Amino acid sequence: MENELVDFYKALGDASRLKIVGLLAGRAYSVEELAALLHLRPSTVSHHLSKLTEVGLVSAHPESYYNVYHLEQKALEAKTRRLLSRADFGEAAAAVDLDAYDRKVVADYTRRDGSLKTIPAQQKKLEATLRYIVKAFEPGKRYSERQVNKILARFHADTASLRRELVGHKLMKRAVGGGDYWRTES
Amino acid sequence: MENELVDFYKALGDASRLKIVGLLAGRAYSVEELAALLHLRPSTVSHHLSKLTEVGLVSAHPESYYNVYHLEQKALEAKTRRLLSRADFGEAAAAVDLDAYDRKVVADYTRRDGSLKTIPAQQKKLEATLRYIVKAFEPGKRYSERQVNKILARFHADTASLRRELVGHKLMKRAVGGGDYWRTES
DNA sequence: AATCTAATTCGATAATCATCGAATTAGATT
DNA sequence: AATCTAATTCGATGATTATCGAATTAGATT
Repeated sequence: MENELVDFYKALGDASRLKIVGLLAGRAYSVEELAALLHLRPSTVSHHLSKLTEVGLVSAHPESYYNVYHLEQKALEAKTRRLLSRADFGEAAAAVDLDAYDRKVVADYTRRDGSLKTIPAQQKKLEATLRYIVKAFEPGKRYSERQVNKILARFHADTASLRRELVGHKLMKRAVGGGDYWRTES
Repeated sequence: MENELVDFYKALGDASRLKIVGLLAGRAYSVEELAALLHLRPSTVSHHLSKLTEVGLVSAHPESYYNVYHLEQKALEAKTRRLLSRADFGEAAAAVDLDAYDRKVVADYTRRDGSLKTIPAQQKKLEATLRYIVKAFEPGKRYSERQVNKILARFHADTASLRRELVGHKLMKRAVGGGDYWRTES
């Protein structure tokens, strides 16, 4: 439902279901047998099996009276291996708003006109603010010190400090010998 | 708490915690940063991080004001790999009473003296009963047909059927040419 | 020492979920 | 067709837990 990977882990994050998977790793069992082995009611086991089925870990095969469940070995291995690649964690994190923190910090420090009340003293908040400010510069374009100061003045009167911090935190670079500034790639 | 593996999966079976792991896979974050990124309160994030710490997935390193968390890459890989080996599922299943089902079935079919009311017609229940009955024979020992019948008579008058089923289900074997019987290994 | 700040803990609340018993369904055996 | 049996579904209940706000703690900066 919410997320394939979350559901997969949720399915395994229960003692009864883990035992079921463990038993099915040995051989196939009917619902009735599992219920007796686990000291649970058939309805409860049925509920667990439906969750395991949802994530593709087990599957059912009718056999005479019984519904025999067996482990989907390949699915287990495939999902587990994907984990190692770490690819899916990125997927989960992709839904995250990576700018949210910066915007929050900047919102705390800026007036309605977008200028800074003060330059943050704390490292993390200073960095967030700088990442915000540097967006005022076009990537790839070169700026003279005068142009830089003019842009920075929109944020704070102490343009020298801002310039120094931007360079110090490697968000901007200066040509050797004191030439132009440009925004570094990120 | 209850089971190392269950707790591990439970820790990952939550959307917020999966996102945290995904973010930490990229770089280390403070609680405050994670809270802003996930749109959660610091107290909530702290709670999640403590759960992830419990199972060894992340660890904290104080740094100035902040408590910076980072992913325990090796722990993640190690645990995930153990999964593939399937060794731990067996561990979970080991706690299970493997005889419970057989005992339940036999209890349904036996009188107080241990004899069978009827010989179960259903395959699974017949097998459970046979596994129960065969325990009356010592492993490795040889029995004449007369001895076998005497023992089986304790369970049901139709000793011939029981004998046939025991052999048919390979729980007992008979010497070629119609000789002695013995219990097979299991 | 006094003061900040982030992190944690605690208590409360609402949502999720494992488990059960009862009722129903789906299939097979007679 | 009638009957039996295992499985599933449904509704209820109790336990677990994600989340929050408030209060506290632990550390660093001044």
